[in-house]
Amino acid sequence: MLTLQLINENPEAVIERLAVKCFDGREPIMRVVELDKQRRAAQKERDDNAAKLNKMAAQIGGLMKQGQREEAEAVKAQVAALKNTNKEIDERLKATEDEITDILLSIPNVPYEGVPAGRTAEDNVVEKEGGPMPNLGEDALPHWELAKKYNLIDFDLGVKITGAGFPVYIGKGARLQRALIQFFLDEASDAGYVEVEPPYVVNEDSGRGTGQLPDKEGQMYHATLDNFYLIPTAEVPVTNMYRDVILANDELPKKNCAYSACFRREAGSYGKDVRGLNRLHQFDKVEIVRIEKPEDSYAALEEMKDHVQGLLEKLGLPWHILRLCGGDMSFTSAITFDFEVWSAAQQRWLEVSSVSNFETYQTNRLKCRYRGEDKKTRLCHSLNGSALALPRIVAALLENNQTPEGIRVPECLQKYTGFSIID
RNA sequence: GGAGAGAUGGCAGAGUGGUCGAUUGCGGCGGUCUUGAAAACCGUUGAGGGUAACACCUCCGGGGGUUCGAAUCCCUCUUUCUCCGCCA
Repeated sequence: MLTLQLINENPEAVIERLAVKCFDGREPIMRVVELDKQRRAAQKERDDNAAKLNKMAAQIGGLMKQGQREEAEAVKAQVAALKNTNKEIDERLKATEDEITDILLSIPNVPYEGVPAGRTAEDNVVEKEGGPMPNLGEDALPHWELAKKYNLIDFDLGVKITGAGFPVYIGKGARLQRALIQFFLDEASDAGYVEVEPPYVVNEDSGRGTGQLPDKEGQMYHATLDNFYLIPTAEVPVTNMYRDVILANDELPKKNCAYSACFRREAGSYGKDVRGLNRLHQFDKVEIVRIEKPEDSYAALEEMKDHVQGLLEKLGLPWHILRLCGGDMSFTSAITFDFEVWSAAQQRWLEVSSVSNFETYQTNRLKCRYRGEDKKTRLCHSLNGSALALPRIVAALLENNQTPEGIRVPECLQKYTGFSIID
């Protein structure tokens, strides 16, 4: 959530920038400013009363020691009244604070400079592109046909065991999954990201910390008996490692990578979007997460983009980078770049990575801070990106690399797969 | 799953109803001394809110309660350790 400081400093500027996200912030922002004034006044009143109460309690202590019982009783009578007023103020204060938090949670992050205005994916801007465009014949097969032909993935078996969206990878298909995971992790480690193996199940506090709760509740699988949530991405457990911590100045930046299975309910999806590997309830992903000083975060973002681009080039896939417009960006992000690969048989772009800077939007809720050289604590910036999500990469690899002899495995994966062709 | 013991500042570890936001040690920072360093000595050293700056308020695992007053008493949750049981 946005910080009160940012809003109080210049509410008009915040409102203006929120418009880029097609969000009309005037009413909530002004309401927050007003409520915060009320909050401060109430807090002041409460504190003053508490100071009086503390003095009286000390006074009673002194009188008791000296055996002046009657005088002590007289002071006690005064205390009772004051305590009642404070109880009322406390309730008012709590209500005000709750309302402020509720409103703050409903206001998206403000977009960074350079985020194009726009409402939908149509308005995203292609920033950069590369990789060889494949030239497949008329008889090119989509990946779900190829998966069947070479017995790599059994979608029906997954339906039997669990349901739609839970494929079973078999033989070389399973081996390819493992190879990609290992390739991505090794590349991230080489780039200085410290590997983490996190829990796949998190508690409510963690869900709240990264903003999945309360608003994306329906997108996560919920183990109600223990009130745990299956992670939709490793971002959740990894970023929550930094919840409620104050990092030393020289500990930053923090760079982590993690492989995890990801679980998403994907309620409301249908049609060609969910065909084959295009959208699954369970999939594999390697995520990179960074905690940075504010002044370094945009350089870090560029590094992350370069890293992802490097992976796609090694895999030999045709890719492009989209600079997302305000309306298509996620609620919590200040700027987002999507990476898509060209799926030759489906004739469409598939999103395989999303790299974002959240600035202080996540860390404010997480209370992730660092101590600057001046000894003051400040909020860190958080960033994350997929590097990479497997299913659509697999889809593109299978489709783009199909030949009459079989499916060619990219050079960079062969030491992990142990084979160079799927036939 | 059963029984017992804990959870205090960066770490270790006192404190069991009345200036305790917390003794002390280690570590960190500043200084004295030294050519420099070490040692020794002196000082300083948690977080949040609030203020122009002070004042002031809150926080001793989380939440609730008792009391004029709680780190200290009660309830509850979480968690760690030990023993038993079960087990990949």
